[in-house]
Amino acid sequence: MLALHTPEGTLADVASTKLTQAIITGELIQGQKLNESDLAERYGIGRGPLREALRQLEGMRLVKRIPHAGARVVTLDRDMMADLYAVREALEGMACRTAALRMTDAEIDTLRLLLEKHAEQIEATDGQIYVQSEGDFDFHYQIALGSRNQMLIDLLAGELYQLLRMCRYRTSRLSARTRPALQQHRHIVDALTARDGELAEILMRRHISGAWKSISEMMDEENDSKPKLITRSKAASGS
Amino acid sequence: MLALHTPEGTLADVASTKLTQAIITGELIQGQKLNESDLAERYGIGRGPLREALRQLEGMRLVKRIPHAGARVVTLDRDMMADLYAVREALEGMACRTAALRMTDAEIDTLRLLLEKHAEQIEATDGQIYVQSEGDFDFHYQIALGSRNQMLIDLLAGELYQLLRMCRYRTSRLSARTRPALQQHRHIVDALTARDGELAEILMRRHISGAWKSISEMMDEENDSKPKLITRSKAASGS
DNA sequence: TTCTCAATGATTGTTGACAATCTTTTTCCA
DNA sequence: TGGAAAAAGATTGTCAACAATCATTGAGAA
Repeated sequence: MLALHTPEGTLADVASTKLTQAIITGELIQGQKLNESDLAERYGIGRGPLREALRQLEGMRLVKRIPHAGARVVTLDRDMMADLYAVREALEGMACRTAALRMTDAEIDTLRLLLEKHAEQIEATDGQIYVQSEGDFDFHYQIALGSRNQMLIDLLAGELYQLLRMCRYRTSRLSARTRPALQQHRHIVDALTARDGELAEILMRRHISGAWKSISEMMDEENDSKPKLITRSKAASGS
Repeated sequence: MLALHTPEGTLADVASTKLTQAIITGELIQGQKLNESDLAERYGIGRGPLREALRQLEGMRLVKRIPHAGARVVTLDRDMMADLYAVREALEGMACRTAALRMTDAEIDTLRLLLEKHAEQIEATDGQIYVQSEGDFDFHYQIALGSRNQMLIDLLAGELYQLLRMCRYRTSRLSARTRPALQQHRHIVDALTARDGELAEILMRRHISGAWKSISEMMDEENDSKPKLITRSKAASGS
């Protein structure tokens, strides 16, 4: 909840955050061409700052720029999502291992309290994945912070989590396994409390790889159930 | 050796690579203020492209930009290096695990051949750390490629390895443990050959954490041996 | 003398116009 | 009619000037 709206700042930075939001929410569709002049006019700024914003988004892997050919919103295909979850598994595993050694007792208590709040939310708003999804981010983000590794925090919060949010938005109907996830979260906090870094890492990695497995299977089902609707995809896909 | 010199491209991109090189080699000193006008004139380009290059370098964590205050070359202090090696341990561990499942037999053979070449180089140019250092990068880069995880490859080759090179350049006199490293490399290739992903990951992580331990200790010694020479550092250092 | 505050200078942020490149359309020939 | 080359259009890349902000210096008062 901190530093999200960015009330002031350079035009390039506010454009960057606005573009980020627009991409994550799907307002800008995947693979869509991003016309500099149009976007600049849309946000009421010049092309200079907008170009800098695009370069920044490129660094976050939200857009792909090709020289002299413009920028496009990244397309989150299945392979890329698999890559993302693998990287996430490695990084959050490490974060969890380190957090087990560096988090204060108070922070771990706060984390446990957070889980109780999530449990209530799940009971109250059964099926409301959107709120629970943000709660999930809170949990993982707090552990990343607990690692005290700034580079790790930047990588996770600054790059991966944006892509992950994009995934969630795209596959929001899927992945309704909030309750088992909550249980896994509890076990992770237990490992943190025991200051068992190795176990905490293993649990976190299992948690994330399990999440991907679940999402992956659901995508399979959805693709198998209506294969003719997606026939428009090019047969001879380039590169 | 591919796509390093970038003979052509946009001015912003060539400026980006030139700046990267200048920072890694120490031509631009750590913490140094980067004046846009000066740099633009130095590279014979306008300030627009140069600003885009700086934004790009910011994404690679080679410079730190502060709004209205300009950009500075990042300062690789001990904490940041520790963070870097921890992240690298996680990412390369995952890369190694995945590579064990996805690399072709031919690629693994090539990797083994590479190690033999390194062994010869070590015998021939004993102490020449620079060439061996690049060989080390080759090894790790090939394994990253073997993971077939594009995001992982981008993260390692595009961001972490640049910072790592910067470290090496700074601490080149230290870390002369090429021979044990070579032996560890051999064991990793053995694990890859056996298609044992878990073992390969463990060995790679041990290899990297050991490297950090070694560097860390050598930095300690250097700091302890001549403490009075560094007395000029500000007593009340501001933020 | 020292602290505060205003004025000056330097640097960054932004804009609009111009040049280079790519894409599309049109035209011409086979 | 089909395809290829050329011209027109649109888009990206680049530049130089202008505005806004920050840092420094100097003057003035306590």
